[in-house]
Amino acid sequence: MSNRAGASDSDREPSAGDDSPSPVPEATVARLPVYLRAVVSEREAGATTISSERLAKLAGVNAAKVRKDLSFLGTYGIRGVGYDVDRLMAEMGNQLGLSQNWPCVIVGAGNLGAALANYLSADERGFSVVAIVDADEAKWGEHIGSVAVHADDDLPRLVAEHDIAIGIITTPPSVAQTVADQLVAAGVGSILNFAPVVLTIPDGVLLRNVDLALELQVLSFYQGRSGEAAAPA
Amino acid sequence: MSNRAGASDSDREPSAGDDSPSPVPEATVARLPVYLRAVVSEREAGATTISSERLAKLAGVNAAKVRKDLSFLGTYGIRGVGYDVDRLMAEMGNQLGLSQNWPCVIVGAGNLGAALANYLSADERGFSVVAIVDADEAKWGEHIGSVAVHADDDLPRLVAEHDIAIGIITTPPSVAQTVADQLVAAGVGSILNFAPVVLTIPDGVLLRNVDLALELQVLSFYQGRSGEAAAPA
DNA sequence: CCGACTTTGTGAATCCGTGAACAAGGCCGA
DNA sequence: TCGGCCTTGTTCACGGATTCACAAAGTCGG
Repeated sequence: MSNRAGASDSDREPSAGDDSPSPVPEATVARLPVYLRAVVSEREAGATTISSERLAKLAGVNAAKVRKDLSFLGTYGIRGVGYDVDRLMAEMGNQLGLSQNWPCVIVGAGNLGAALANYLSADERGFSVVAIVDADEAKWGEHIGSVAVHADDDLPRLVAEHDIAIGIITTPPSVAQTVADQLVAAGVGSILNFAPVVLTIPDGVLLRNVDLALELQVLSFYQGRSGEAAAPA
Repeated sequence: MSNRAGASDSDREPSAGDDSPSPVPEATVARLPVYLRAVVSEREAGATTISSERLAKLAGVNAAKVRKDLSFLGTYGIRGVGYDVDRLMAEMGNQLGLSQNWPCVIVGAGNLGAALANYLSADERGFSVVAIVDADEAKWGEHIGSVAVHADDDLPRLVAEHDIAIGIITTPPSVAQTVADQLVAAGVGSILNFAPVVLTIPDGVLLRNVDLALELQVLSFYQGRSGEAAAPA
């Protein structure tokens, strides 16, 4: 899948000074969330075990890949039976750090920021949006879901006060680098950037980019070839 | 890749029955939009040529990679000088299909749908949102930017009428597969899916996934390792 | 208790993407 | 015109990821 994918897509090999570099390949990490969702849904459907074949089908990948991926988490499968759903769920959630609760700040209270705030409050285990900041004074004090919009000057204080680990940038591209610098200075460990610019950040801070226009342009590239004859005006 | 990490990430090798499979590697395609943005900004700054070194710096990649990527577009560089900015821009825009204007439909008029509609109307060359549909009757007739929200029943008519090539799914996951089926039936060639589910679509239709929770979970994975000692509660 | 069947875990071959190094090619000053 | 200099285009080697195929290991019916 994520051929991309993924997408979707991102950047640098994360190598924040850990003595033993993560033995889990990057490509595998990107698939774990997909597996996790599949396993959760199977559990809700009443299953207690799941085979690599079935999991592969649900996740849209190859069965051998599933087995190899899961083998990186340690061996929790039972030959002839499959994987224990509860145990698999627990282990994957654990590895993904979802047993903790990561406080996040969203910078930029536009539509995209609001979408993320709602999305994370509603669905996602493991993350909570504790603050939203915006440069526009008119928005200060508004609420998105249950989270208040603060002044951008408050960013350092908010990060320190809530021990915020993850900063999410949903600002216009022109200010994204400045915001990133502020987030780094304030001490966040990871940044998820939605602004269509290439950010430079110091080593030791994790960065991941999501670029909406890029995804469309990739589609357009392939569409422009496959349907050459049937292309629109 | 997509990673490709990507970011985000997406899915399958697009191989819609073209006689000569695209000679441009997938990884390269994903970088073209980034190059294009860099080139545009250099042009606005007055540059008439750009070296692979400079472009690499702006795009955050290796210079050799830039040269190799650009060589897939044909050879437009001049040794000893660099690449002609205008020509490069034109060629990349062309390859990415941005010289055409792709009509898009957004399914799901929530915050995310609105964010995309605004984003595409404002910034992006090559795409125009010609319709938004939603299942919620209360939203019908509203406008997001200059685009009206239509009833979901109108989807087939809208697609046919406007020759819509790209469908963007910003609905809750529960209805995403249904929506995808409808889009395919209506005749779109590409789907950009923001719902956190694995969609199944027939061969010949391009699919790309953007999964917001996935990106966060990947960050969480690495954050959970690098800052083991300093991890929050 | 045993044999047939199922499913995992992994060894090995292959493919794709990356990055370094270098030769080919074109500009510019004298 | 000619030599020096700069930058591209490409070859090559390497590492990571994917996939196949199979042995190991466990279940279940008789």
